[in-house]
Amino acid sequence: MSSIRAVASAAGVSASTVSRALNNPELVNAETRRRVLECADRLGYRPNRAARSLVLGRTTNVGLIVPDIANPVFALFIKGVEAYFRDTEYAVFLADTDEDAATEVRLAEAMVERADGLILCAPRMSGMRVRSIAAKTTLVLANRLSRTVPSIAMDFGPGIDQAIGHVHALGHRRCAFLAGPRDSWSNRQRRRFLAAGCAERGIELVELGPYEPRFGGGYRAADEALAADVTAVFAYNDLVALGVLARLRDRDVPVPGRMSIVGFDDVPTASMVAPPLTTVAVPIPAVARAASAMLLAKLREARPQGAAEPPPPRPPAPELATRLLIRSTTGPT
Amino acid sequence: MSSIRAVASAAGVSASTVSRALNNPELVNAETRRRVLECADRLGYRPNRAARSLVLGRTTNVGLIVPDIANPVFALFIKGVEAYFRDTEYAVFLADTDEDAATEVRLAEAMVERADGLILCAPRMSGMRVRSIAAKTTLVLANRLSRTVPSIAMDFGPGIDQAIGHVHALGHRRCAFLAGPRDSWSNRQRRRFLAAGCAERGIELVELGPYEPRFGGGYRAADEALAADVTAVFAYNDLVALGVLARLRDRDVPVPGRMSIVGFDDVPTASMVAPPLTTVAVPIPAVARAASAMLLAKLREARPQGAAEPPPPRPPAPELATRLLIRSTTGPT
DNA sequence: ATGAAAGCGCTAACAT
DNA sequence: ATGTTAGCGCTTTCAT
Repeated sequence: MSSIRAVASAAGVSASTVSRALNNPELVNAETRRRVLECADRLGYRPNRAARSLVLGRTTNVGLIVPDIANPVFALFIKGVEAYFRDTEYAVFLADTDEDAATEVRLAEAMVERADGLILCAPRMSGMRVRSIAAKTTLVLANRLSRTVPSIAMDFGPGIDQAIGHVHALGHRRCAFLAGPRDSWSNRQRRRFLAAGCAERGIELVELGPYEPRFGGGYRAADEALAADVTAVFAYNDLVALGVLARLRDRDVPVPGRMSIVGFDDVPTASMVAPPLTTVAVPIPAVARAASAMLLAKLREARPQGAAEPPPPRPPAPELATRLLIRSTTGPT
Repeated sequence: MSSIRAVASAAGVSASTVSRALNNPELVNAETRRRVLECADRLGYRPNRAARSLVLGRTTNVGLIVPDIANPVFALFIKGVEAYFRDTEYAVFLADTDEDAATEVRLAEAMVERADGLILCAPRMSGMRVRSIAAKTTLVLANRLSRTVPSIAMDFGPGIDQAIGHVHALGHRRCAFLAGPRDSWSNRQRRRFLAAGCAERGIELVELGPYEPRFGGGYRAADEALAADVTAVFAYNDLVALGVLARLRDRDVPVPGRMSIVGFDDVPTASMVAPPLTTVAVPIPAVARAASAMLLAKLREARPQGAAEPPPPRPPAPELATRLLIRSTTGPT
């Protein structure tokens, strides 16, 4: 592994000149620079990242923590973040917390040491914990809003409004919300918007659950929804909706004849099943881009140390709006 | 950020003693050590990784490259690798190549700089490229076998044998293989085993495709399979099988009445659709574990530099066997 | 425009 | 058992 000195002596200059030729081309004579670059290339020189990090005090890495890679929503989110940083000097560290709160914290701590900034998708982490991490690194929260920490989340309003309007128009007056994890930010959001919207339209909303936010959770939820005598359900997410659909099919309950189903997320599977799932699509790639851009901006803004951080602007972002996708699991009462 | 020297002076010892207390506890007096640890803890001391990497010449990171995170098979693989390294000193860097060969190479190069070793899932990369990467870092290939580079792949034999036996028993004598990407290692494997097995049992096998290894590819494949007048298809993977299933349903072709379908992979969706998919399940977690273990072993074996690498033992690994999952998309002719 | 020298935070001989 | 010293590869003053 050839070092900067090898290149320097090959080019007949000092190490500093090589460094400059590489990092501040304008500070070095064009011809010298050409020679240096040529030698570096010939020797296959790759700057040692550790040495560079040591002196610069930054790693040029960013961390990304998500609850569950196998969840298509997060998979898409990761892809978005990776794609965004692919064209920058940063590489991304990924960690999967297995939906476990303790792991979330452990991994976040581990990331802090290895990256200059962190995108955190940790729906269950306490606000206090989040702030403590924010104190140690440049942090951006995704899928969760905070007043103290820069954060990006989608706007549930439009999609849920549309869903309620749709279900109402089909004549449903008694519906259920199949809740996900009690303490998750997005469960609370979904519930809140749903409750408000239903109240407004005079739809009676009963809450069932919480259910595991997976296929199995929905499978169980289906029977309880039937027993609760509702004509439509809003599932916490598509996985749950898919479970409901499967269970109703197994019980020979017609969908949407006897029960309408609205999912959340628009995972790929939602459109592969029969009948394809009506669902509230979430703008994951947009969230990923926005969170990445926010982190990159914070990383790049050379804030003189100690200078106060400007409050992150939170413009209304239309690209972060959810929207209803009407497919075939919803029908008239 | 407090340095090792801050801890040293707080504990009234030298930096080396702190270093030793942390890294080689047995070399330091128990009482001294206690004091050092106490001070380190009190000061919130975190060793600077860059400095450590610089002197040690290792990063304590490993890289992981996969073609597509959104593919459930790889998602599971990633999870497996992450889980494995979670209990070690290593953190894992993830990169998604978007199924693109050029990106594969670029990312692999980027990883080499940041990690001590690499698990590469690059079905399309040329053998030459692979070897060139292997020359630069500790490399383990996953889902692909190589004679020169340590590699782990599942054993397609058992699952495919069972699938062919199953289809044969149901009376099918003319089947199709719905091929995936021509140049992918696993497509070649699947095809080869299928061809051999069918020949052995006197089943006529026609090859269709290649198709895009996604739902859409299968959607297209369905019509061609019907036209090819086969009674059963082996899809390249479950996504393709799911597409076939959906298309046949749209065309009111009974499954398995008129057409039997066998998938590959056993992705979660396979069991969520109706009828649930008969498929050859692949032991992804086992592959992930095996690849991770192999990499960790290579990383840990302190090979005196220049010493020849021992040929990696490749024991028959029963846990790497695929196996048929009979569900409901296969039936008698 | 370039070089010499110092130092980032840590570990590992080498002394004692 | 502990301290002293040198040095990992790089960037960045400070001279020239």
